[in-house]
Amino acid sequence: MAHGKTSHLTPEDPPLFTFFLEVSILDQLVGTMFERVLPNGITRAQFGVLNHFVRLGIEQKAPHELATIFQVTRGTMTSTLGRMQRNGLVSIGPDPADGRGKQVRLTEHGKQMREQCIAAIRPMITQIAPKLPLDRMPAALMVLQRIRRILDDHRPANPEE
Amino acid sequence: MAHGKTSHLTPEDPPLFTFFLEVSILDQLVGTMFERVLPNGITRAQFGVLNHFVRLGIEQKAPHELATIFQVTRGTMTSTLGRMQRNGLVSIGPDPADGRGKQVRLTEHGKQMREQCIAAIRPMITQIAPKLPLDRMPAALMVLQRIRRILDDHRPANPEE
DNA sequence: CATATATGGTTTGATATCAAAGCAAATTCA
DNA sequence: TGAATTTGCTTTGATATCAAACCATATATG
Repeated sequence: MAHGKTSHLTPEDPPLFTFFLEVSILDQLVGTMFERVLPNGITRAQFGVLNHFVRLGIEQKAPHELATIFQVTRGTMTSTLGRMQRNGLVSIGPDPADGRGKQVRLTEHGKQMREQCIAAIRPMITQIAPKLPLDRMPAALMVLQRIRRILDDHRPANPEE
Repeated sequence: MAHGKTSHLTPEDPPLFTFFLEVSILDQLVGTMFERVLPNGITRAQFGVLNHFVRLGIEQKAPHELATIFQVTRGTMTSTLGRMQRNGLVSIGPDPADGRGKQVRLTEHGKQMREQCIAAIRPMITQIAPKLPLDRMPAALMVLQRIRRILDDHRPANPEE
């Protein structure tokens, strides 16, 4: 090992890889932490959908819009919504204005489940939040958002909403 | 924020959820962006292992150590390493010092594959890196690391290596 | 109008991931 | 020493995720 090649630690390696690895690990930790407390078989993806409707007071939304919002493929959203539909969390009907499209709506059960999720998450959050560097997080969030936008623009087919 | 803490959008909702959702989306974008350019069937998880060995000049490492480093369960690491072994990227042998343990080593093919991966990633990185806010990322990274450590300490059974 | 292209949704096959349960070896402790 | 606990690894079953291929409907183009 250690050929004279000075570039085996290429310039792109340390800073960016470290950053992206940290993002990945943090995402995993947050994901498992959430899913440990979420009720029944609710996953983070499903909670994301539930929460989106309630938070924004939205009545109905098309699957492809949800896919764009959460940055997953339509196939992934098909899978998640299908499961939520089977579990009675959402109802899915045709879009009267577009023969191809569909409309997703939260059911009563879905709304109740969202409240249950919030209640289940709360203790964990209140325990952890005080220890987080809340003052530094807005700046970090802006960096993350900026990077996201840049990567988004570089996708092969960036789904312009 | 004019309403204080009486809102039904509990104080834990907007700031933290937004932050964690952004982390999640960024992770997804980075993951798919990497896997689109990585050779063959190499995934980010597999590249992570390959890269770890080479970057740190490590000869062999136990599966449970790798699991701790990448913050995945041992079961997940079993799966990834098994696939890498079947594809000739690593060799896995018994740990002579511990009858339960195993030792993972990169094969020649694994080392070459890591170089291929780096080469495959480079164009994407060199195209994107100049547009990233590199000056702000170290600070953001420190925030991410700090949050990671906090969450880590709050795991039910935090795997103290 | 007719063909071509784009868009919305689904399906398939592969990988990663977790939790939980299980087995085997090592360590602790009574 | 012998039993209990811990640790390392695997297996199983579920979910999420992607890319690619596919169908149906919409829109654009000639």
